[in-house]
Amino acid sequence: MRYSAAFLPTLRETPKEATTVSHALLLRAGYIRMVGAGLYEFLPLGVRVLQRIATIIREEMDRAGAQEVLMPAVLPSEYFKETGRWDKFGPTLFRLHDRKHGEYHLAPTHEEIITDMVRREIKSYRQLPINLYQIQMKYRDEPRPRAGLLRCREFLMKDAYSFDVSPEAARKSYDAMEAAYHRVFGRLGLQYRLVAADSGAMGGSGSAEFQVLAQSGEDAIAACTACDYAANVEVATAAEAAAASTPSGELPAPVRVHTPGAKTIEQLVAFFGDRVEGVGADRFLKSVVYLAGDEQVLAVVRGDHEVNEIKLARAVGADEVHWVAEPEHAGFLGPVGWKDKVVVDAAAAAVADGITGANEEDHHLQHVRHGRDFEGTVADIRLVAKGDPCPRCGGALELYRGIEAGHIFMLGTHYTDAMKAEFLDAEGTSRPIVMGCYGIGVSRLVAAVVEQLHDDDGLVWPSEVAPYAVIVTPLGGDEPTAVAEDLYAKLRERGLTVMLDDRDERPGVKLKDAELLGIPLSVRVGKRGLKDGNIEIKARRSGETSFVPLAGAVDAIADLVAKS
RNA sequence: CGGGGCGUAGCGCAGUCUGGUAGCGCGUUCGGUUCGGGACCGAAAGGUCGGAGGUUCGAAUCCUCUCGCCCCGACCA
Repeated sequence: MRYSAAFLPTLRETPKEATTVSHALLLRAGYIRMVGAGLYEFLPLGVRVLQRIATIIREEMDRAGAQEVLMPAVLPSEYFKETGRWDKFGPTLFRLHDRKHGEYHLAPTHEEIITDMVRREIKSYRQLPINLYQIQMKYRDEPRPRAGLLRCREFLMKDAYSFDVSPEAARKSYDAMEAAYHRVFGRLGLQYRLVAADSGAMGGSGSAEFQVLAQSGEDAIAACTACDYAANVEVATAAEAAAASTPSGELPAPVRVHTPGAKTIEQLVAFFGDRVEGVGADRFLKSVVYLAGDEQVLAVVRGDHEVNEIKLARAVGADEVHWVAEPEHAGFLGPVGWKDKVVVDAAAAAVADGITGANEEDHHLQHVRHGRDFEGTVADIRLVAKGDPCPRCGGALELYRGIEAGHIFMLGTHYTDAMKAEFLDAEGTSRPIVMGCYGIGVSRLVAAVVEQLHDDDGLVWPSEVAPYAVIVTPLGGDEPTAVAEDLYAKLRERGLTVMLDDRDERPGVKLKDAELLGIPLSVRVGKRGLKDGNIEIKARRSGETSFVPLAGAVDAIADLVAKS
C-alpha cells in the first residue's frame, strides 16, 4: 500500500472522548472512528487487524474440527421466545419490526438459532458430535458501552457451538475448544489467564473465561501465585483460614460499648485500638443488609472482608440480592438479636471474640461469637482478598484486572431440552443433545492486544496481527526515493505486506506516523545510510536498529519478518 | 436508571460568570524557503456556537425543554 493513497487519517491529538489507551491509540492511528456510543467504524488498517485476528481464530477452530457457518443477525422473535430469553434479555435486546409488523431482534448470541438448525438436521447419534462456529456481528444494547472497542453495542464475535451425545462426550468437545483457545491467545502473544467463572444468564453447568490481563479490564480476577488456580472474583474462594485470633480463657459475656460516631471499620479499629490489645479489622463482624426478593438478609463478614453478592445470592437461593443503602442504625448493625435472616461468612463465624454493631445508635457489642451470641447460616459469602490462601494449594492469591476476551460454557441440555433438540441413540431411545458454547470477542481482542502492547509513541502490533509487516520510509532525496520504490516492489514480490510512505512529508512526520501505526518493522532509506550502501531497519517493539547492505536488504528483511 | 462532566472549524481548546463584530494552536489549501525525529515565512479556505423554544433592541453567553458524548455507579453471556 502506498501511504499517499491510503485512507489513513491519523490524529496528533487524542479526541477527548477517549480515556482508555486502546481507544485513544486506535483513534489517533486511524484504525477506528466512532459513530455513536458503542458503535464503531473500522477504517482500512482496523479491518486488516480485525481480519488477521479472525484468521487466526478460524485456523484454530478449523484445526480443532469445528466448521464455519453463518447465521442471520436479524432474527424472528419466536426462537428466543421458545427458551424464554425474549423476556430474559430485557432492554439489552435490540428489537424491531418488519413491514408486516412481525417481531424481530438483532442477535446478541445464537444458541437458539443454531439449536434450531441442528434439531432440523440431526436425528441420529451417528451424526454427532458436531461443532459449528461463525464470525459475525453481535448486538447488545448495553446499559453502558465504554472504552472504545472494549464494550460495544455492536461487536464482532466468534461463537462456536458443540453438540454431543453425552455429558462425557461434551466434555471432550469442551476440552478441545479450551485447547484451541489457548492456541489462539498464545499466537496473539497475550498475557492471559484461564479463570473459573460464573455461568450467569447463559445457564449450564460450568464455564471458564479467558481473561487478558490489563489494568483497564472490567473484571477482577484472583489468581494463585504458586499454582495455576485462577477465578473471577465473582466465584473465587479462599482456603479456610485458621480460626483467627482466639484468645485464651473463657469468653466474657457481650459488653455494650459506647462508640460515638464510629461507623466504619477503620474508625472502629482506631476506637478499640486503645482498649483492646492487638485488635485489627479481622476482629470485627461487619454486617450489611441486603434484599433478596422481598426478604431482608443480614450478611456478616469479617471487618477486613467484603461481601460477594453473587455468593450471597447463591447462599440464600435467590437470583440476585440488592444492597440496602441506608438501613436503620447503619454503621451500628450487628447479628445479635437480628430478627430477619442472617448469613455468616465462614471466616466471620470463626472469629472467637468479635466486635459487632449493637443495632443501636453509637453502640457496639464486644465479646461476641457466632453460635453463642447469635445464629445464622454459615456460608462462603465473601470476596477473596489479596494474600488469601489459594483453595487448591494454599499459596497466596493475587488480584488482577482482566478483559474477558473468551468464554467457554458447558451448557448441558439447557437449550436442547427447551427446544426439543433430540437424537436417537444406538438403542433407539430419543435423548436430548448435549451442548457447549464458546465465544471470543474478536473486535474486543483488537483493543485487548493494544491494552497490553503499546508505548508512548503509539501502537505496537505483534507480527501475527500487524496490518502490514513492513513500512518502508524514504527520508527525502531522489536516490532514497528510488531505492525505497525498488525495495517496496521487491518486498511485495516476496509476498510480504508492505506500506510505502511515499508522502511528500518531512522525515520526522513519517517516522512519527510509522511508530504511531505500530508496524513491526520500519525500513528507513536515507542518504546517510546509502552513502555506505546501507539501509536501516528498526524493530518497533524492541527499538533495535540495524544497518544492512542494500544488496542483501530484501533477504534480510524477509528473514526478520519470518523470524518475528 | 442515579451521580458528575462536556457539546464552539477536521482535532485540541479559549470566549459563557458580567449579553454587544466568533477567536487561538494543530491540521487543510496556495506560494516560497527547508528536508534523518511532528520545520519556517507569507497568504487563504473552513463555524446552523448540538437542537428547539423563550427573554432581550441584541444571545455562544440568560431561562425552559430536548438530543448527544464521556466518566463513576447500578446493570450486563
